Amino acid sequence: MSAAAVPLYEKVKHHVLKRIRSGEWQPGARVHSEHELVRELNVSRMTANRAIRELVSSGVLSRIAGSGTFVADLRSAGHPLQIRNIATEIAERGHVHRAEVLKLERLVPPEAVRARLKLRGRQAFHSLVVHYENDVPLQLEDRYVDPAVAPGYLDVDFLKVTSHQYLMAVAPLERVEHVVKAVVPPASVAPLLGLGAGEAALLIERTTFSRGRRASFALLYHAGSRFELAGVFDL
Amino acid sequence: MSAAAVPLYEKVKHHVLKRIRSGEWQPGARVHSEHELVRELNVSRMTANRAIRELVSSGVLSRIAGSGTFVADLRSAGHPLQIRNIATEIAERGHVHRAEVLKLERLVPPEAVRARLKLRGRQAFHSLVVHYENDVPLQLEDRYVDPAVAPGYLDVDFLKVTSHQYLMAVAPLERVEHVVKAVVPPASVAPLLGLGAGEAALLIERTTFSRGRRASFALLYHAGSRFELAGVFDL
DNA sequence: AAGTGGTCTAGACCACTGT
DNA sequence: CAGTGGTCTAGACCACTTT
Repeated sequence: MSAAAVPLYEKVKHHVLKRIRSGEWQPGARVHSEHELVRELNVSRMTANRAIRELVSSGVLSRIAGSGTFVADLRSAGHPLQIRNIATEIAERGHVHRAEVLKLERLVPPEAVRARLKLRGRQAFHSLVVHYENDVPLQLEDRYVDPAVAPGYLDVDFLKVTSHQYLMAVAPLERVEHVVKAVVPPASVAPLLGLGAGEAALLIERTTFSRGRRASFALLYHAGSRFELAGVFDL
Repeated sequence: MSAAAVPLYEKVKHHVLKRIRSGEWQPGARVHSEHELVRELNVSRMTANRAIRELVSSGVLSRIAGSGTFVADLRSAGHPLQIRNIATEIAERGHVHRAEVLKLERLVPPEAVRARLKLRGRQAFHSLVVHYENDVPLQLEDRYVDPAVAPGYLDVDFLKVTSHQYLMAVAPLERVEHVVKAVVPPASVAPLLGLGAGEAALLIERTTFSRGRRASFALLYHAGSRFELAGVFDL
């Protein structure tokens, strides 16, 4: 197998994304037109068009017919619920964040997790951390990390840095997938969040991607009575 | 100027969606190939390809190269978390939506609702509707509407139009605020969603704004075991 | 008038699946 | 083998915006 296998339109997307990620093209800036991309990359206009159209569809760019294509302002990209660092969120409320590390280990993860991470090796790093807001447990973070992506994960001091912060630092975040559910937490989880029997929990399943690979899968449990997600859409 | 204004690829999408919505093509069924669509609708293959590709991207269809295109089974993973009309969402999955109106009345709302709506008058319209997906209850919609914004609300046939659709039609939607919570539903709600005691529900509190005013406040309860919100963030 | 996006065509080659 | 999706090309016409 030679170099190809990557479709041309993906190369065009990458060509554009590279400049946005590097900061060369800031939000609001004009992106090269389809014609320019055709000349720069020696592709047909339909190929450039597909690449740009997909970036528009994913909210990275926006277009105005007759005018041009622009880097989207990410906050207005229609994010209903924000991806936030729990430590930052607590700090913004003027409260004190504290983390307690219950587990930090290398193990063979459950099959469901293996499937989500599409692990190449057998083992993964695993951390189990409780985040407190003013000494009240707010989130239980049950996270699995691909060792190939973050080999130093077991040496991180999670009292000072959240795992999310660490992963962002060692591996550029490309994509995040979320699933939000309401569940009655398993018996192993409820007491860690100070939940009585039968109380509901908000579960966020978060998969992060870096360099085209799945980097981590996290189960984030929150006390239903103390946590909510807020979102605003304008327009 | 005549009929067109609707792009061809949209017509192709509609051509396919119509058969899925009507039940002619059930989940798992094979959809006409690109070649067949080209012959049926007199479009070029690239146009048919774009139509099908967009339906795949929105989760309605799935493709297997060399084999065929099929109506997608259930929610796989992709749905972007948006403000969606529940009827549309169900329809896009190729399922049947049905609504049951339990209440439709004018009343003096609870103080908590009055505060959310910032009502000028004392009374508000109130509707209580259960939405079914293939005869399984998916959402309980408990909605309060400011009569000043939608005076005809009590006369709407909610079996044909969702309240969201009606409100969009009479009052331009400017802004939507969401709060997502996990709760154990009140005893009055659980049986309407077919939930047993102690089962969790995902509650979305939605406030809509129109012409600078608060138009409606809705409590949307969903069975935790059958409903989830998914979101994808790129970059 | 020149540039931009929006759409569409009629071919083409490829890898893969099923019979 | 014929059929399918996956991709790509080199043109084209249109409506619109910018200069």
